[in-house]
Amino acid sequence: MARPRKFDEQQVLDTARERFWSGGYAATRMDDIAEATGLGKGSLYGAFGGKQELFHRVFDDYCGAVVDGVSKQLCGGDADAYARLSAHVHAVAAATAADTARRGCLLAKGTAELAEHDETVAQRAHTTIEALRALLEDDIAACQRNGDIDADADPGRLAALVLAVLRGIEALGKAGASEETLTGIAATALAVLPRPPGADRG
Amino acid sequence: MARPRKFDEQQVLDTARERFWSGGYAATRMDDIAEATGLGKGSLYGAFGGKQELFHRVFDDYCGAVVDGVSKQLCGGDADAYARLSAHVHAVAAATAADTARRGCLLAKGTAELAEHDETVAQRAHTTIEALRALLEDDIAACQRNGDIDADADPGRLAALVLAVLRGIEALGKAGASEETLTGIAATALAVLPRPPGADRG
DNA sequence: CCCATTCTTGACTCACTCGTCCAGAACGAT
DNA sequence: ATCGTTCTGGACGAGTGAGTCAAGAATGGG
Repeated sequence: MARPRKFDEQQVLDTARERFWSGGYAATRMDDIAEATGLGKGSLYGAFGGKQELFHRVFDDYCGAVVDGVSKQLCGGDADAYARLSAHVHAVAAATAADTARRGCLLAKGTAELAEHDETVAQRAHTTIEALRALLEDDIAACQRNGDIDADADPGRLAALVLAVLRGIEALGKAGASEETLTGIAATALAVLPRPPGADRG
Repeated sequence: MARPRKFDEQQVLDTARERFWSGGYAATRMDDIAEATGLGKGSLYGAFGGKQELFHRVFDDYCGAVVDGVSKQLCGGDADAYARLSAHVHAVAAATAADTARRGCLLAKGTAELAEHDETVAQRAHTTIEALRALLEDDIAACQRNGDIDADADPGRLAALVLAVLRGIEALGKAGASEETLTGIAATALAVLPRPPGADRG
């Protein structure tokens, strides 16, 4: 009935994500996004409304993708729960260290720039970190059931601590901490988690 | 010989800090700063050069003030070293929770927004977190001498971990974590620090 | 008192960016 | 084929914000 779109919405969102991620919200121009995607501004505005709405879509997508990714890394049986936790913590450190462009995490960057003045961003950031905390808590509880972490510890509190360490790794990475520092933090964080009484600490 | 300045440079920097802190770099207008300080734009540009240089001054001042403040909180004799560490970690959590405006820390905000594209900011952020890590390391070493922390642990690595937790608390606070969560993280982080063999874990 | 020098004020320029608009193009239904 | 509808591309308008400039004001020295 009507002329079909020539572009793929998800592809445009991905490209826009790159731009917002590199430059931040304020410093990214809609003209850049138009040029990067090959779209005319009319199409861009027609499809997404405006800069703020486009960013909200991008941010929302990104947060969802982060939670999905972490979920894939952390969900599984009790026997491997500690291995998954360890792999995840090390993976975050490695990814942060490998991020030579120091763009960091869009969640952190967007939150830092906009949460104060944009309630939508603040809300989404909140639900995202809560989801991450819950994933960590589930995995830690599995570790406890499997005897890898002291069952007397509060898994919710440990999860919050690990989440803080992970977010801290991101923050320090953006501030230029060395790979050695970041991987050291990851290893130390795992090492200080409370083991069951009598367990070997190696 | 010449007409003297009517304004206090430090006061202008403090006011500019407030603006940059609230809005971020890109979203803060020089006109805002001019109005907030009562200066004409000519004076502003004459005294500080431009927006970027002004921000560098502000950021530099802020980083220095942060290191000074932490230094005051953490330096002292061995006997109180653990108390100072505990007080500091709890103070960061409390300050973050109390920051209802969610502006966070200018160090984190400025780094997130600018480190990628502004080498000066990146450098300053790096020296600052390294200074903070060193202060924590000194205090942790004091804790070890006093028998509050396991002397076998590497104080540098523990310091990096604590710093990551502190930066993580800031990040989570900006993302809307509750006061309970933040103070819980602080308490848990202190609780998991390794105690000397045989010491009471309470 | 006058002058050189530096500071102040705010209007001005210029480039830039968000968002709009419109003429034309591509499609399916009839 | 024709028509209504939706998409496209890019020119345009309006507003904004960084930085400049020139005329005037305040100061101490001669």
